Amino acid sequence: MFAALSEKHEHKKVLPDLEQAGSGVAMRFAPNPSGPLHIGHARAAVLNDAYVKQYGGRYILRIEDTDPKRVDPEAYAMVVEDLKWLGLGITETVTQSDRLSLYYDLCRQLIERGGAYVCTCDNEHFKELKQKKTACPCRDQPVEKNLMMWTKMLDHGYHEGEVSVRIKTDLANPDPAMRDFPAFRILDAPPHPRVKAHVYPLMNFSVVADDHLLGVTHVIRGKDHIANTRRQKYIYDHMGWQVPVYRHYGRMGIEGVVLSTSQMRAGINDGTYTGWDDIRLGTMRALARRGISPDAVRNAMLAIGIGDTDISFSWDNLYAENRKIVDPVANRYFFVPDPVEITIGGAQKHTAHAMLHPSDAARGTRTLEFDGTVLIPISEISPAVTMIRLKDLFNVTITWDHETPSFTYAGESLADARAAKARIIQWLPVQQATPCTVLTPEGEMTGACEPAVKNELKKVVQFERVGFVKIDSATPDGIRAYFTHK
RNA sequence: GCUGCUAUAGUGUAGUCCGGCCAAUCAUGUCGGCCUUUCACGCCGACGACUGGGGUUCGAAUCCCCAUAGCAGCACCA
Repeated sequence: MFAALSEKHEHKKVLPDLEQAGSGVAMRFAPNPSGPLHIGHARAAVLNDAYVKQYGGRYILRIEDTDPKRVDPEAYAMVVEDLKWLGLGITETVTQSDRLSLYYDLCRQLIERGGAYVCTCDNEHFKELKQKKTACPCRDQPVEKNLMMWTKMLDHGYHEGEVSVRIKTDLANPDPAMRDFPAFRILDAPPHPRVKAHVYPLMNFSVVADDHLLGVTHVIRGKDHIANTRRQKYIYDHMGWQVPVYRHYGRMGIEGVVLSTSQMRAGINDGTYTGWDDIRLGTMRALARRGISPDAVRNAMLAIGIGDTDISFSWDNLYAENRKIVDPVANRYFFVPDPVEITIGGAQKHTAHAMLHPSDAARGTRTLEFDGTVLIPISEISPAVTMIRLKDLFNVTITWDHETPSFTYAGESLADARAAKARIIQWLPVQQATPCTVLTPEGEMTGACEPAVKNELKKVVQFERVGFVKIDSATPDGIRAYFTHK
C-alpha cells in the first residue's frame, strides 16, 4: 500500500496491458555502446522498465557490441551511468562480446539443423539473385560442407568479405528483406576493444540467441525493427524456440538537438561542442546538466506510450513535466539580465526580505540591502513606463526629461503599484550583485544575480521572471547557469 | 521498384479489437480571467481533431475498399 503511494509517478500513466504477462516478464534494454544514451534511447529504456515494474520480473541490460566499428570503449560506462541516472531497475547486465562462443555453438547447431549455410557469393551478385528470388549456389550445399566451412571460418581460414553465414528463409517471400539474410560475418579489422575475434554474429542472430538464452519474454522496440522481428522468427522456427511477445512503437522525431552519435563525436572532437553533456545535444547527460529531472524524462516517455504512430517529440511536454517536479523545489532568486544602474532619489536605506519560495515560508528569506542605487534590467525602462515596483522593496516613479529618466521613491504601498499597473520587477543592490551568465541553447544572457546563488551549486533554482536554471559553476569570476525552461 | 507499418486538435494521448453511452478523453500549448510583491505555481474559462472519397449499416472515429500522406525495411549496422 505504502509502496504504491511512493510510486505514484509510475502509475500516473497506465500503459496498455501486455499479453502473456500475468506471471511476470523478462525484458531487456539493448543499446549499442557507441556513445552515451540520448532521448531516443530513453523511450525504449523507460517503457521496458515500466512494464517490468508493472508485472514484476527481470530487466536485462544487454550491451550489443558485436560490431567493433561501432564500439566506443568509454560508452560501456556511460550507458550504465545514464541508466542509473534514469533510475531504471536493471536486474542483470550482459555484454555480447563476452558471449561469442555461445553464438558460435548455436550457429553450428543451426547449420546442423539445415537452417543456415555458409555463403561465398559476392555481395552484389547475391543481391541480384535475391531480387530474382533465386537461390545462390551455396544454398544447397550439404550440411557437412557447411560445417567444414564454418569450422574453417572460426579457424581463420577466410578473410573479411569472403564468406558469410546466411539464414535459410523463404526465397519466394514477397518482401526482399526477408530472403536469406546474413547471420555471421568476418572482420579483419578493426580489432574489438574487449575481445579477440574474427567471426562476428550479426544483430539478428545474436539477438535471437540472447533473447532465448536469457529467457526474454517480451520485447518492446521501435518499429524500425519490424522487419528484424520477422527475420528473427525464421531463426526461432529453425531452432524450435518459443518466440517472445513483440511490440513495436512508432518513430519519434526529435527537433532542436543533435542526436547522431557520429555527429556528436565529430563536434566534440573539433571543439564545436564542449563534451557529451553540451546543452545543445540530446544526451541524457546534457538534459541532466540543463536541469531536467530523470523523472520528467520518464513521465514524458510514459505519456507518449507505445503507440505505433510516428510522432514528434515535444520539448514543451517534457518541460511541463519537469516544471511540475522542479517548481515546488527550486528556490527563487533575482537575476538581472542586461543590468543598468539607477539611483533612486528620496529613498531611505532599506533591507528587503524576499522569500526563498513563495509557497513555503518555512524555507526562509534572502536579504537584500538597499542603499540608493540598484541594478534593474534595461528592458524594463522605456518612456512608456512611469512607475515600477522593485519586488519586495518599494515603488519607484520614473519621470522623463526627453530621453533621460530619473527615478524617485514612490512609497511602499503594494496597492498603489497594483493600481498603477506597475510591473513588479527583480533588482539587485550594486554591491551585492554577482556576475552571472545564463547559457541557453540559443545563446547567453549576461547580467548579475544574488550572491547566495553560489550556495545552490548543481541545483535548479528559479530566476524570478526569467525562468528555471541550473547552477553549473560558481567561481570568483562569477556564476554560470544553464537555462532549463520558463 | 518490392515489402510492410501508420493516419484523432499546434504537440502528445484516450476511444478503434467487441459499430450506438463520442456533437470524441486527458495533458500540453495559446488566449482571457482569478489568485499572487515573479511573466512561476495554483484555480476558472475559451480555442482547437476523427487525412480524403466511396461502401456496409437504422447507426461508423470505430468494419470494408480506393486514394493521399508520412515512416520503415530490402547492410557482411544496431
